[in-house]
Amino acid sequence: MQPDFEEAVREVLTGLKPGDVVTYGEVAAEAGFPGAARAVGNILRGSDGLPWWRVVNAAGRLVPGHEREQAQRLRAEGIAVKNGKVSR
DNA sequence: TATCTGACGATAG
DNA sequence: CCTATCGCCAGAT
Repeated sequence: MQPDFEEAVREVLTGLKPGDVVTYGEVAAEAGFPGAARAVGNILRGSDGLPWWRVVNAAGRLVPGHEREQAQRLRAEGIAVKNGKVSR
């Protein structure tokens, strides 16, 4: 059966644990769709119930428009956020 | 099938 | 650090 992109991505995200941060590219690769980082962003944008705050871009930059919310959530999980970016 | 969009990525200036 | 441009992908129109 063919892999469903959205479903695979959802699995990866739901499998994340508190304190874990991944990039869109990592999620796409883990889901089995390397290079589909953009598509991953589209999913998070339209889907809900997923730990979107644990996903950042390759530069560690937070999600545009949700920096405040995301930074607060990440900090609550023990993740260091500096100037809108995640220290890794 | 063609075209556009976008919570991306990398590179260039 | 910033914007601009190109390449990539899945979904929508």
